[in-house]
Amino acid sequence: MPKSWQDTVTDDIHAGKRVGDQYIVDMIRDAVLSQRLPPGTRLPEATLGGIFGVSRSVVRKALTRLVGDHVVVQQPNQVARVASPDIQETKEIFAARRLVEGEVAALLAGKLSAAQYEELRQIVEEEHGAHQQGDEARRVKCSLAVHRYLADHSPNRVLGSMLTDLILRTSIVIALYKRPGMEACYLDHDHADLLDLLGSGSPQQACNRMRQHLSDLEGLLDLRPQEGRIDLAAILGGIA
Amino acid sequence: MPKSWQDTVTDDIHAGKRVGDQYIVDMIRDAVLSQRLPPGTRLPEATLGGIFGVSRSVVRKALTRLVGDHVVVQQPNQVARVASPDIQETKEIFAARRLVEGEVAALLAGKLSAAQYEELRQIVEEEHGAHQQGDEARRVKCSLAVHRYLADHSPNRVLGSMLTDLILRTSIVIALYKRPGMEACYLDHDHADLLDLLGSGSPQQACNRMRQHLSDLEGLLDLRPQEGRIDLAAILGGIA
DNA sequence: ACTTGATTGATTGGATACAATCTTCGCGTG
DNA sequence: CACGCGAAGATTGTATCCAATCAATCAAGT
Repeated sequence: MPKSWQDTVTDDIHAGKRVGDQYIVDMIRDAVLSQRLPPGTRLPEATLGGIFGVSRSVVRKALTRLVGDHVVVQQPNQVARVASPDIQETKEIFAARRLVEGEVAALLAGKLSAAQYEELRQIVEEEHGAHQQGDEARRVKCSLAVHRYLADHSPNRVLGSMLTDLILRTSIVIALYKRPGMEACYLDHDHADLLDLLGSGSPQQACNRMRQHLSDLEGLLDLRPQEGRIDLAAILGGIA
Repeated sequence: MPKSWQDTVTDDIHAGKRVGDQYIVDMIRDAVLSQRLPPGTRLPEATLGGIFGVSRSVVRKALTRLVGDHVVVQQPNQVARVASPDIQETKEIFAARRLVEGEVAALLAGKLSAAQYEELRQIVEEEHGAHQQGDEARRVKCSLAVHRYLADHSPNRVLGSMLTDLILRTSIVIALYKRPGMEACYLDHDHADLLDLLGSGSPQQACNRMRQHLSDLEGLLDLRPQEGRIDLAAILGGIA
């Protein structure tokens, strides 16, 4: 039973928050980002409505939006679920993200204000600290914050929102395919390097470093086609 | 009164089609692509429901999806409208599209099957013919078909669907900012060149040519920051 | 024991009703 | 004539209702 993430929701509700579809979308996105909602989790409309204290109408709008973001998948007359992309799609997501986030890094390189650079530096620093303390949850949060910062501050807002989506989808596939045991998905100096290049490197350098970082991250995943994971439904029933 | 595009809808309905949100999304997307629905057009839920013969529930879902695609904009408690991006966003859309479609072209270069190449060649040929006959509507349709073909056949489906969205948004901004008189937005040999490079060029060549093509296209627009015309058309009347 | 088939509960799809909000237009007033 | 003000209509936001469909269970037959 997924109980943990529901609690944070009810807390906010009792805090008197106005709950609309935007709020539900945000909560689910955040829960997916922080891996409290694993891929494949069922998301029945009535249940969500109960949790958030709204009717199915609002939930349905939220789910429709999440489907558009590829965060949730919904087949006709079936319960919505958190997406669980296959290996092929995972590789495509990483390739797309290399393209987009590489460009965003290039656009940002050398263009950060002192204040922005400092903000980023603090995030990277906190990430490092959290890692040394073994606070995995906080480290992941900071790691995400680094990339989200770039997405939010992309001079090209169109690319920025594309990147936001790709970051979300990346965290889904990481949850799916991360090697057991290797909790971390942590690449020690990557974010620090990136920070340097964003501060004083050329666009080309920043882009290349970002692409390398993302490739390394992908390399930490187990994307070998294993039999156990391939279900018959995918092969036989297929898409048809 | 926007009458023309509604007719094609009612025709399909009387043809016995099942109307769901997917159908409505497709119709509106197509109407936007072919510029039958100008930017800023009001899209009241009840009216659409009447046109398509469904209740607001279905229309609402369709509109929510279109908002996710940035084809429709919706502020709380206000009627949905066809998006009308400002000049800044227009430039960002083109920049993003250069990045994505350049990459798709690179991925496709030299990888097209003979049959695929032939399909593309026929589209380009028909486009050329339509242009010489002065059949502007058909030429635009073929021109779109070329780019959509690339999006649909991108080996990377994630990039492909991103490109599909960007093509849609591009046709919106073309409708908004095309220079009056210069109906065409036609670049004579671009698509033929592209076809050659996709067939026998290097990925890098195809990418560069695509990016150049898109820059040339952007260059045909009037993106000078003039206060007068966009705001009045987009904010006040929409369709007048 | 395994499969088949039917019944029941869970869940979604769509329509409708009502409340909340915005927009428009007319009317009075300075 | 400009401007505010208010009422009426238009439009969206949300909840709820019913039908359609799916899923799981369980019983019966082989």
